[in-house]
Amino acid sequence: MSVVSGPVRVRFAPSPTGYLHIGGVRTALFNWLFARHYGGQFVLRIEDTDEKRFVDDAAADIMASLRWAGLDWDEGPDIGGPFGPYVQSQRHAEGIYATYSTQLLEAGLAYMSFTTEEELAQMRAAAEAQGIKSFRFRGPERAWPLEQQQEMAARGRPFTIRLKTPLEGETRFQDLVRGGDQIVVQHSQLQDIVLIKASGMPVYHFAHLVDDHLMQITHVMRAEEWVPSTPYHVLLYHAFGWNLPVFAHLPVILRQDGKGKLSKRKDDILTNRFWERGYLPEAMFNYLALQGWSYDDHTELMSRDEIIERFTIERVQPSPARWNPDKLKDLNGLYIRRLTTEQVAERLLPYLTKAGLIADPPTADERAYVVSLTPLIHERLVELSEAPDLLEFFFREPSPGPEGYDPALLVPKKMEAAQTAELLRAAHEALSQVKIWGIEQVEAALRALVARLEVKPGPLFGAIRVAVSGRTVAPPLFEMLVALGRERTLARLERGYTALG
RNA sequence: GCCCCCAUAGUCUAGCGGCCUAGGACGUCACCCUUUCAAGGUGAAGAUCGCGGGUUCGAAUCCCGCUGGGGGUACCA
Repeated sequence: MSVVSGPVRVRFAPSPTGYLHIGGVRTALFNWLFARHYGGQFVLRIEDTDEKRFVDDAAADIMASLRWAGLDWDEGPDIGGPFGPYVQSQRHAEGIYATYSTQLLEAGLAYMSFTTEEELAQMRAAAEAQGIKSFRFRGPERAWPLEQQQEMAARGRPFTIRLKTPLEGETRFQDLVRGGDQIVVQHSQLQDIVLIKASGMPVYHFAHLVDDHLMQITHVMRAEEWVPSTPYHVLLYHAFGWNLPVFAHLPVILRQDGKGKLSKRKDDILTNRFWERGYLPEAMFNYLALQGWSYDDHTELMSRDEIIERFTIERVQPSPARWNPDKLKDLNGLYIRRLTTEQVAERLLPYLTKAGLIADPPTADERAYVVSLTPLIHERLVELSEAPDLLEFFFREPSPGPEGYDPALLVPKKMEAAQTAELLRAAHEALSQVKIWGIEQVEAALRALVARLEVKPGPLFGAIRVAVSGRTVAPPLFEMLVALGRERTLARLERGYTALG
């Protein structure tokens, strides 16, 4: 029997204070999978109540990142929906939060607090100086009648609205990911948190909760870092007399070194970087699904549809996972190899264009050429962005010397330069006589040369490889020569032995 | 400091009282294939299931303590 019954409405509610990192995508992904698996709705809501850290293009970037990862939403800022608007600053402008904070004020469950930030900072410092272990703020106004609070406000004193947290007792709540036991927090550990800032803008604790209620969110799936503040949320639901959503706190993704959670400030884990670096969204999707969720004891490679079908909250585990780029790379390579030549070629074009190897947009000839080159590197690719480097010598002439590659690379181990030059000259001679420039013919000619000169294939092929590509590591030789064409092959061999004197 | 959460190899994980002499994957190493590099194939090393107590005929699995790690402690989210 499933632990989930009834309708399902979940949301992903990022704040546009920075670009999306993969931890954020994972949270979005799990919400999305949950909605898709149980046939519910996935809502995107922008929580832009942080006026200080607001980043102008962050919301657009976040949405682009989600789309890249293959996530779509049923309701959101760009497409609207029955519970709009889906941007908190707009909802604030409509007076939604003020309506509800007033309700709490009138019920005596919240109060206007006239203590300023500066005063609060001083109080905290003073407490610390006195060796007081933990400072929990409860404003003196919690005892005031509402009229007195309003009088102060009328006199122009700036105020925040704080939750009047109970002094005694405890709050408990259940978490779907942690199952079993309830999480219990003593009220003595709480303080009177700010609900509405002096600017009139609500804080997360208040805004998200009002919106979750109004948008009829049934399951709140968010990162584990929210567990400690959940008691405040439970208290608020009770204050309003609203039904609680089901909580499911997802394990955080730890940094690669295990020291702390992923941060937006570290740009190597920003989602938009993964497109640039040549990651396939389907590989990222698969990788992220496996961060905190598993299907069984051996299945890892799964399509989007398979994951949707198999995803259940029961199989989400509570312990944090560590960011593992090696694993992602492995999956990416696996996914690249599963694509057809044409599909890979198509995905390679933007990277080649960006590197300036082909035109923007690519011509028909360039496209065809890239399709013909793709098999040479297809199974060698781990990141699509490696393609320009691997294919560069097909588009630009490598030359021995200070401007190009080191001529010493031409000379195989245990061999002299003059000897190598002879080898390359012989190869030039042999290849210039090949009638049909095909893989079999080129191979036959070079194998015959190996036999005739009584040399090992390794050193000879190695010298040719360098002469033709300017590097010691390259795609298979015969395929490479054929893709290069007779003219360019011969010209490069000649330049090779000329450089060796 | 205080509060909360978590705990199986370097990493991600399977395991939800006997199928475990702990399974899979990444990474590492070796060998095979081979013109380089990959890919692929075969195999290996790597976990006293963090430690200590219980409960039970029997514990990686349940309970308690400790330790370690992580998170929170803002008029940030």
